[in-house]
Amino acid sequence: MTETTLEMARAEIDPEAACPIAPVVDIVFSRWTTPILWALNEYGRQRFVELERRITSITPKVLTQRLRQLERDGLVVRTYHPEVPPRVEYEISELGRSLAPLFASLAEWAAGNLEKVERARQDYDGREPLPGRRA
Amino acid sequence: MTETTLEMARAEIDPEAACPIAPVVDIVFSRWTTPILWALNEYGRQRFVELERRITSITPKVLTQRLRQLERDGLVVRTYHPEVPPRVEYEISELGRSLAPLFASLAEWAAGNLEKVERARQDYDGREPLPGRRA
DNA sequence: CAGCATCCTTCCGGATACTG
DNA sequence: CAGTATCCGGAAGGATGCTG
Repeated sequence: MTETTLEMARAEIDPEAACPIAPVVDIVFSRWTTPILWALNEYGRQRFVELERRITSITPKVLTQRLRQLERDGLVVRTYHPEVPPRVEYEISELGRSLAPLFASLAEWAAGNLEKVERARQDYDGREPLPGRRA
Repeated sequence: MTETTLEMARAEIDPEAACPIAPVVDIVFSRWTTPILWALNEYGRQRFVELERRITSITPKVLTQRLRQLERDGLVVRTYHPEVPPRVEYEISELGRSLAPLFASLAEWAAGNLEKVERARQDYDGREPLPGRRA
């Protein structure tokens, strides 16, 4: 398997990640990319403003940046219509769509375990500082 | 002033209005958490220095911050041994271990599709600017 | 409408020095 | 060893103004 060797080589070259999924995380789970991909996968081809309105609290500048990145990585397809006013549409690519089951698993994990995380936090915040921590 | 701004990061502006998996992404895929969880899941209970050495290029300060966060979220268990010199061990929790299949799926996706991403990038960088972009 | 340019602020995260 | 405290630089991200 050439891919295994590639993985190993990459892990060796990039030592900060002795972790083979680090590159994917960079690509798929960097800031804002998840909501964007989710929106495109869930609601289909959309214009810039639609995405902007759907993903509240993202600024147009950042949305543009992220869409460029996703387009460059082949996860999103951008279509420009030379009209007046101009119209641009974004849709998820086939490669991007291949992430759907992964996202579904993630949603499933969230549904089952997010509550536990919340309880762990309250537990942690509630108890007194333990030995070996602070003074 | 302490740098416990992780809780501020928690206070994400965007409730899961756009995307239901956003909270999980914040918890599991924030900076450095993936290599840490991977190391703990792969190599079992470890001391602070072991993690530090395994995850090269992470500073002790940041490692501490991330371990605190993971402990608070219930994904990692910290054990303090009151000895001289002090000894602290970290291990993945049951909740943390429940992420393993997810990580495996991610690794699988990476093995099959990372190459496509790389090709998409080269393609994107190689072709001339398209209409609707720059002037 | 889409998005680029510019300025400006915030905020990690690195480096260093110091304790129990 | 396993941290904490402090300072600081660079990059991410917000706000504004302007084009095709």
